[in-house]
Amino acid sequence: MNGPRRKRERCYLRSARFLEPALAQLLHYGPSHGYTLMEQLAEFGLGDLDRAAVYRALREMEEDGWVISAWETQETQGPPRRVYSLTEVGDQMLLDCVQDLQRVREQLDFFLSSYRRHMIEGEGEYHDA
Amino acid sequence: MNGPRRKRERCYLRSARFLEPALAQLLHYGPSHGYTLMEQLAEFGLGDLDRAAVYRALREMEEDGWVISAWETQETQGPPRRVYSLTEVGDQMLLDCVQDLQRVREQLDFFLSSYRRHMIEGEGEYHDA
DNA sequence: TCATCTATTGACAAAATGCACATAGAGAAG
DNA sequence: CTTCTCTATGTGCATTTTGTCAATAGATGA
Repeated sequence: MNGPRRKRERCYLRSARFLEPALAQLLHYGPSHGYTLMEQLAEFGLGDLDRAAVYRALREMEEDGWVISAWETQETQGPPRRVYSLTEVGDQMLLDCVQDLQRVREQLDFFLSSYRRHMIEGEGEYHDA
Repeated sequence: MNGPRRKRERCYLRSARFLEPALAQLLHYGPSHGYTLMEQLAEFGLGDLDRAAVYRALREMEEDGWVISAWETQETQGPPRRVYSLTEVGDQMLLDCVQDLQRVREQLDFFLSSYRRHMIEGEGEYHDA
């Protein structure tokens, strides 16, 4: 009950696991670069996450073939930007993720409705000794 | 595209994050022990996960006050078992988790319907260079 | 020249995860 | 009584993932 007071934010969909399909979906609208993508991630409830995490995810996605990147030196309002584009492979990987996430949604639904059912049935009590 | 061929199972809800509320919900039905809980986890789509992970999760949940445990030496078909019971605190923590997971569900819905909308609008193309 | 905004990256500690292995009681077969 | 299998819990450790902080750097304007 006391202990080292771990915070345990418990932010289920904030991991890289969800970051990848989220970035892929945004890139599906068209090529873009990390800084802008980061702002758009807020749409998906992924606001104020660590910048490094996003750039890292993009680089790993490139290693894995989801995206390709090129330096864009024109039209910047600052230093050169790395512009990412979704590949055909990435397009397919996004589809796979979407299907996985649909299953996750069903799992989640089952869990939540199971909880509700359990509560309505009146067994809503804890079982301390 | 090649690389060290990382498997990347991408199992969104298999982490300890989801293990905790799942175990708590099972314990809400009544006290139980790790080995049995492990089998019941399959209900929530958490089949064949690492045994160590489950025992670890239970011990950490005890540290955090979700559950308490006691050795049960009677009625075993083998070595003594550690029987876990949900505490009142754990009951409340489960409710908090359920509320978090409802928000996750909404986030997921938004992501998935956004994907579907995007596809239906006919922009379903990747943007390779 | 100094501050500020845009933009990307590196380095490293801390936490989470996966996997193999250790321990051990009960019961049945031989 | 030895061995095997099933039940049951746990340890140890390497690897992976995550979070945080700082470094770099061009453009713009005061």
